[in-house]
Amino acid sequence: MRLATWNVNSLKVRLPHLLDWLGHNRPDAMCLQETKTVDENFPTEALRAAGYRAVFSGQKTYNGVAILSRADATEVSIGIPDFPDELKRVIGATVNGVRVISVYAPNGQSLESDKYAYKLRWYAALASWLSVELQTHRRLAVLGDFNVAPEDRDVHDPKRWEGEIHVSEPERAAFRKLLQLGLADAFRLFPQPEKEFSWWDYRLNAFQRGWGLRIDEILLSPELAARCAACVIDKRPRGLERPSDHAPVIAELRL
DNA sequence: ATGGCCTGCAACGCAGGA
Repeated sequence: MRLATWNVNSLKVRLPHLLDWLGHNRPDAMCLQETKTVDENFPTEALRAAGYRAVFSGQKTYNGVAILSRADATEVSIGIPDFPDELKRVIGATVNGVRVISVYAPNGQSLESDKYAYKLRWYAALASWLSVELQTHRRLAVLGDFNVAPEDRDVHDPKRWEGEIHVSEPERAAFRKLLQLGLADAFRLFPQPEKEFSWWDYRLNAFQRGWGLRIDEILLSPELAARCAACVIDKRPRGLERPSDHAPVIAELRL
């Protein structure tokens, strides 16, 4: 089973890239973030023609998450239970017996911002929910844009990022809490090249210069981690015309 | 000079992202 995640930064703009990518990679489940599309406008037909069903939770202008799958997606859940939130950041569904959750973590804006406090609250709620989910789903995968670079090796230039969001200790501790629940960062289950990132700023030719962060992750429950055969970031779409600023991440499971 | 971009909305400049 192949799982993937991609922050598309507008599904409308990125649909051609997405359809092309699905055709070439054929994931069994694909998590999307920042669809920026209300549900009425979700491109269900175009995806169906490409062989994918979709469940989604969108809103106008901002956020929005989805799960695409080749097989049926059942037990669809929206949001984090007991964490009321207008912002559409979380959707879950069961695909081929695997509980798949697509998450778009808050950005945080800056360390002083109210949005940063919200980010930490959101992470605490996510962790507390996932601890329950792990008890009920032995096959659990949480994929998405976590907006945290877990370690310095996930940052092109840690000095330049000091004092910035994505790398602050409270954010990293919030992310580590997910790992302490028993979830594994699939990318780190394998030897990886140095300086592998999943996001590069649109400005400054950052992608060409390799100035990136690894903030898109695939977290696996112990049973899935034991069956994970590979996890890679596909940088290719970031080099296309009018790209998303994020690259897709893929995990291969032997189920 | 790690600056100088991109998206959606609804008006041509914001907010928000990372």
